[in-house]
Amino acid sequence: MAKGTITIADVAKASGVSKSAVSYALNGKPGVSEETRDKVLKLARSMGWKPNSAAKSLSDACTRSIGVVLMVADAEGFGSGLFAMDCLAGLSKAVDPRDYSIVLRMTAGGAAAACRIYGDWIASGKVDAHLILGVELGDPRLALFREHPEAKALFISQREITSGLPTLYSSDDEGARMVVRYLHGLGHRNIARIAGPEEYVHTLARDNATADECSKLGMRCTTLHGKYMAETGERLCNAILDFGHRPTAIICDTDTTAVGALHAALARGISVPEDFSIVAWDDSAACVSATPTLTALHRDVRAIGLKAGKMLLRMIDGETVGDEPEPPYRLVERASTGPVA
Amino acid sequence: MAKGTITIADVAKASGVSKSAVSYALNGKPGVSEETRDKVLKLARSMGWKPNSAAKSLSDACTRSIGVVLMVADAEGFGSGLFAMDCLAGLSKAVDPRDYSIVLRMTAGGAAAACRIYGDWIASGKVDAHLILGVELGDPRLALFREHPEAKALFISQREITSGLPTLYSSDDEGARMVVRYLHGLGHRNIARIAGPEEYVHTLARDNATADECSKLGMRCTTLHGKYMAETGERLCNAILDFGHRPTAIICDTDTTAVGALHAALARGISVPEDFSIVAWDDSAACVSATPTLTALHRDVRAIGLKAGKMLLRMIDGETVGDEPEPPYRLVERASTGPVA
DNA sequence: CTGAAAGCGCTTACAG
DNA sequence: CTGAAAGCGCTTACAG
Repeated sequence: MAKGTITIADVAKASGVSKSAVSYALNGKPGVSEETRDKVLKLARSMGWKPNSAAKSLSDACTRSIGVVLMVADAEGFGSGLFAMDCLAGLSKAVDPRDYSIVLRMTAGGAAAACRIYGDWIASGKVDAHLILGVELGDPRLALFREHPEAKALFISQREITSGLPTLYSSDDEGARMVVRYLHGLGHRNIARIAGPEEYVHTLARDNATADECSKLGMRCTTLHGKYMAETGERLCNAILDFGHRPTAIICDTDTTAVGALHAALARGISVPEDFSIVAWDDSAACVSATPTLTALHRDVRAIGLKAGKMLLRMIDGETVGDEPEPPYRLVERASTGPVA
Repeated sequence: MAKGTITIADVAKASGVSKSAVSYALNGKPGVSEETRDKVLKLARSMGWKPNSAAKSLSDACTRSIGVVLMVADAEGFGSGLFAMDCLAGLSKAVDPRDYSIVLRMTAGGAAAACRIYGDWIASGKVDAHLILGVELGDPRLALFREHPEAKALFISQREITSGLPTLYSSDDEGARMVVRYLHGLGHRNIARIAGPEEYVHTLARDNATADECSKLGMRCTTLHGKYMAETGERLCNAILDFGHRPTAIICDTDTTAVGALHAALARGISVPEDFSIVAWDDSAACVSATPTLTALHRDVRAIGLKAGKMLLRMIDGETVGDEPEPPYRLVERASTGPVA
């Protein structure tokens, strides 16, 4: 801390009362006359006093911070981290009014490294509550927080894998059904999906919901899995177009693969959306920049972060928080989808 | 802090020595026998002890955190914040090894709100050092940190406006010249620029450098200013194409306006890059998704954050840090630029 | 090498 | 209403 820092003792001396009187006055607690309180408050303000953060944390066992560790991809793909960013913006908005900050760590070491950091935070009392993103199947962080029920933690995840731990769960199931119904409404009966890697829990959730909704509506759906890369979208789209029952529409799990799929279709002289409709899962600038612009499933990530923040504050206040759903997806209709010819 | 938290006193009791001996042992300081040290270390580990973060900060006046306040746009444009995210990733990478965390706040209140937060941090000793981004002309944060030379702060900004304060300054000047020279090499002599808003300092820096380099090379350049929106790019590009000396190439200050300009040109039946070359300033997924893909000026934002982190650590160590340049831009050549017909 | 003590800046029962 | 005191968990001169 800087030399010049002024403490409660300085204020006490200046106002001629004891440190405890100053503390009571500053914290709006009873135990001081209004007169004294006024004098102290004015003096503290004019001296530029602010409570020392470490001292306050130590004495009241409250750090006023929320811990978040973000897993960054080694590959520096564009936009990786955009979800996280918006989520943090929402979180910040929720906790700001209570004077909470976010303590942030980023790691390229995956879930294991993240788990170590959360473990340190639990043991060192670095944060009052934890927010966990990007949970994987068999993620060690699940075990960590199960072993430490005293730690306040909220997962933003698929509900299926965090059972027993407070979770803000995704609406992927609902989102998948929404897209299928939308395409059904346009007359599509034979569709395909370029899904993400099968390791991701949300991939499976989407797979399931899509298959289920399709069967309900009497639709046919072929699903291929692959990485979130443009080339993958291109390759898988070609595979789908080459193969037997050519679908009239395709759903891509991310904007990147959607753009790849679009290029593949256009390169073959297939017109979009006249002959072939494309829906992207993650809305983004890339969806707007593409020609034609891509219809996409949009979610308000900031709203998710905001809700997470509110849930965390409730946990910090000692409330028991259960599972709650994310705000629903919204389908943004653009130029890449149309009725079946 | 949680009930079960174990402290140095617990370890002391368990190992039968004093608290100070435990502290010395744990911190690798002299003052304990090797035997005692070993015993204490083993015990501490097995008991799962970690130093309480607040207590440590209070006693050694070191918070092990770097403060960053991010200004978020009210408008939820895609990609806003991507720069910040990558920058934080680099920062995190730099400070992680020293066990530093990032304390993050986000505000929609602009520079004034950000300034208030930094001011609070200075007074409360919340962080050991501050990183400041998105500095504006007449930014109150400049005055704040000038008044508090004891606060360790690094600006990522244009060098021109932070004089006297440690700055990691942008290579916009150099970047602008690089693009001009590149276009010159392709034979372009009459170019245009769709620049960002004139309020931004980097806009002016780019304006200046572009004009200067053009004059050196005997080139002509028309510059129009506008917001970072696709419609703006479209509108300004149309204005430029309608007007007198039609240029053979255009430089857009951001990927968004570049995509808008591209649409405008294509809509008129102008072929890119045969008749008209386009360069985007900020490389992004949108540049890759566009058809044709956009040549862009790319900067390694993570490297910038990493360098900032290293500079901050040096400041924390008491070193005097001056101004240093960002890693240079790199021109990524794609399909939107070509030689003059 | 080791322990008792004071201190970091704040909060909060506890006596006057 | 007010002050002296103990405590949060750690570090660090200071005596033994």
